[in-house]
Amino acid sequence: MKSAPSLVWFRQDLRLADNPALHVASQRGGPVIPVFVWAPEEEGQWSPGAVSRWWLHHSLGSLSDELRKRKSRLVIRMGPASEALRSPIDATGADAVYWNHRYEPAVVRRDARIASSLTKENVGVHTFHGSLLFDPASVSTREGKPYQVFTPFHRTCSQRDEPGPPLSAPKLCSPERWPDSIPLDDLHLLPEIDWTARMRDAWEPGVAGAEKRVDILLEKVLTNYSEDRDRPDHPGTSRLSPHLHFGEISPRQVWHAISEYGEQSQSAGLSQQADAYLRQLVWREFAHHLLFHFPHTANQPLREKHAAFPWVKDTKVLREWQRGRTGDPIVDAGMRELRTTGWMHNRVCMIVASFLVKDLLISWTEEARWFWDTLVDADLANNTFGWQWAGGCGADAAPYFRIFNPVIQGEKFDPNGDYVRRWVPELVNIPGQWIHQPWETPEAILEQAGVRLGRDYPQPIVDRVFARERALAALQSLTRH
DNA sequence: TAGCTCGTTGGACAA
DNA sequence: TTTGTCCAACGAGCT
Repeated sequence: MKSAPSLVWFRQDLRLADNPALHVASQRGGPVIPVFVWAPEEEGQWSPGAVSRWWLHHSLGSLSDELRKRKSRLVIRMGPASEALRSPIDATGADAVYWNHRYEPAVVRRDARIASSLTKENVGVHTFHGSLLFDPASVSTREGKPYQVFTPFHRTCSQRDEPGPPLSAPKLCSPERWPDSIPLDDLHLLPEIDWTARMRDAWEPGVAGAEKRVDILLEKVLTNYSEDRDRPDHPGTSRLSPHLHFGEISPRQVWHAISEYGEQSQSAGLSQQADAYLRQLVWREFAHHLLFHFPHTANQPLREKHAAFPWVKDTKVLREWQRGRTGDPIVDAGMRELRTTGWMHNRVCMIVASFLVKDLLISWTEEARWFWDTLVDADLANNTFGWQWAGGCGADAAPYFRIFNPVIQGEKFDPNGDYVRRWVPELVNIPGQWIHQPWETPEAILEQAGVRLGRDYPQPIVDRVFARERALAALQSLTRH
């Protein structure tokens, strides 16, 4: 007898290959009905922002095309998710739903509710860990507690068996009658006023775009990864984060592509570069591990005493930071790159984050919110981890006196100022020697470059020495609690 | 259990 | 110009 149809609920796993939920569902031999449900209100205050929605629209389009090539379809429905899943089950007589886990607290709770109600109705629920290398619940210290420090977490992960080989895209059997679907455009994920031209230049959402990034990573980026990944003026990073976030490629696929490359290369140097990249994938695991075990950290500091931090409320200054008009060139370059492309280089992320939190004393939660709305790779686990790290209240045992100096950081990681010139065109004619501190630049050089501070480019909005001392004092006030 | 070691990404200052 | 040393909190995680 032929198996009953199964639903495969696509979420942040918008791919056919190495998709455990899809793979196992297809192995039953019965018809498989791929479903996507748009239910942003169920993600609480962290529903996708405008830039994420733009990406999602194109990624869903790409998934839908891939399914059509295989004589299947993507059934698109509006939430609530429980109802959106219910009606195709009723329409087709499906007896099971398959999905891959997500780890955001609101989604975890929602999924648990849905799983429980489906089970009560005798619909089978089968869930998988398709977007992480390790089930976060399965990694713990010897005392059985979740890790809070990366190095021991990494050590434990490294002692595990290598992730298994990626699964190939399965053959899909179609149902006799497809359930109703709405057109992708009816989700209204694209902005009404099209500001996405630069985004389209910078990114190709979808599986094909993800695969191209992996090719570039292997062919070019990896050869000097550990040095160049810190250089915003070089194309030295993988740029895989949005593709990984939407699950257009799985970490396991990336892991295998990189580790095979490392093994095949004859040079010890290249194999080291491969290891450096794989370590970054484990950072991604660590961020998810932390959010899974400490779900309050999306909104509250992991370190409790930081709740008493004397943050400053200053919407005017916050706005200057958001617009890239702080007067610190590398900060402004980063913030403008973000607004233009939906992405910011990791090193620059740390610089702008440190600037907001330490120099301006504005809370990391303001930062998290702004980045959430503007990033193509907005990911609750990675964002939460990153901002808490920058705020000094997260899983990092850094000394409290670690405060980034944007000038030194700029000189170190953008030594010729090419990155600044790309994003802050008003400084394009300032020589590299001066570009990271225009306020110190001799008047004659400024004049030659056609820059008058305060008119063409802002004066610094904060005095560095004052800011550093104020931040240290604020951090020290916590230790007295 | 108690003690020990160590911690992704830094900066200021001296030599 | 570069390199080394200090800062000196504090808690996770291991032995």
